[in-house]
Amino acid sequence: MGMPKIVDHSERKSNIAEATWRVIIRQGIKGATVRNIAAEAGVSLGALRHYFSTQHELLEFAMNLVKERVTARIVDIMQSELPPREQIMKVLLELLPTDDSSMAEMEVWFAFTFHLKTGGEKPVELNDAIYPLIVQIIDYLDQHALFKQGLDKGDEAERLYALIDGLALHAMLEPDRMNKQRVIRVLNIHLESICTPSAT
Amino acid sequence: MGMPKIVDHSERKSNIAEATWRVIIRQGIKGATVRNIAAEAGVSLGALRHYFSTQHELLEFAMNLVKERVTARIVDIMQSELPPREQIMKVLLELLPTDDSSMAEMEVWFAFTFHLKTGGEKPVELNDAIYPLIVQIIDYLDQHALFKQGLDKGDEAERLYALIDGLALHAMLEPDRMNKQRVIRVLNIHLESICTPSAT
DNA sequence: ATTTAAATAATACGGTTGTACTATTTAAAA
DNA sequence: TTTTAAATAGTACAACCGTATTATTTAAAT
Repeated sequence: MGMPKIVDHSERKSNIAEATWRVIIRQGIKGATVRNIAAEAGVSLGALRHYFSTQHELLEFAMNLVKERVTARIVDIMQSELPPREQIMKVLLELLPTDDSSMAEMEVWFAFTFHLKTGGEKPVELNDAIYPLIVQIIDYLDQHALFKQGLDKGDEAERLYALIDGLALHAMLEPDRMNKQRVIRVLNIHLESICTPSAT
Repeated sequence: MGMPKIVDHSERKSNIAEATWRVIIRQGIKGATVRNIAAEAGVSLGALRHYFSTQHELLEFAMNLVKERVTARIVDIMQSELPPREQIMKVLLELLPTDDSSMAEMEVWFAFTFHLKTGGEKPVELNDAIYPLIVQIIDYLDQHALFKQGLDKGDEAERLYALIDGLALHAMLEPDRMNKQRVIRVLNIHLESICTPSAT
């Protein structure tokens, strides 16, 4: 029984997904056609279809890959041995577009989210992983006695979550005004307001 | 010199713009084709083109109409004679999707914003009117001695702005979790945190 | 070297898109 | 009533879309 040419299947899919990101960043979700993506990835239409049988399947994969990459970076930070407050700050910054790379991820994320919301196709388990993470962060602050007394954990999780996504939105849509420095400044002010007034 | 059939030109354009909103709410920006919009508005393709010579022109008009409608409602609230704190709360709620109508406006707003961002066509003066409004609100609080001392007005404007848009985003994408009651709750908590601890 | 199926390529098809063009209808002014 | 240009309708076209189909190439296993 002979076996044919073998390529790294999942790596090839990732390459195509990354090409999808580049197309979306350059032309928006409207430009994310199978032909544009195939051309950007440097493969033929037939080759692309060999890995993703429908456009929907490709877009879903490309978005999940964004989620995986971001999650992996956050897990790395969580496993580091930084002081709690610094660690939290780094994690939150990971959820915001602070450079070209994360800016691209954010654009892709928002583009997909809106596209899938009104896609008409199956609901697509968006399963936003950010909210549970925020809840976890508030818990983490509380466990390290950094969470200011008198505040409600659930409410503050909701408020921090909204603040993060609002900052992300503004950093993406108005990058000149809401630059990295300003993002960090606002984030620090908010953390200060929900943390116990300890040492800086 | 004879004159032909005359219809209310601007009202007709508004009707078509409102049809555009309904299509976007139902099918997303991807479904906002000139044919879908013409059908929804109950006019022919030629008639639509008589009022908007390009699709881009139509979409731009439809988005600006959203902005005008929201601005008009806010001006109304501003001119009312409510206690400052209640007035501010009503204005902020006007920026958030709290019912089907404002939910629709919000969807249209976000859909347009993202579409125009990566439209490829001319930059389109988005000229977000919300940020100046937030700055105005912070000033208003300060002038009525409601703004907590020790806080920076610029920073708090930025923070409130991000919170508002974050809440709007979550109310739109996760309406079950972030319902109207929860929006008001978070908004109250934040206002409490930046206002002087006066009477409720 | 031959076999085999994965990998890739090329082409085709029905449908939709934005826009353009032309003809017809409408009602206000003459 | 006739004239006139706005308003509307209908059709056409080139380009692009997602997907399907078929043929070819490739390299691993025999």
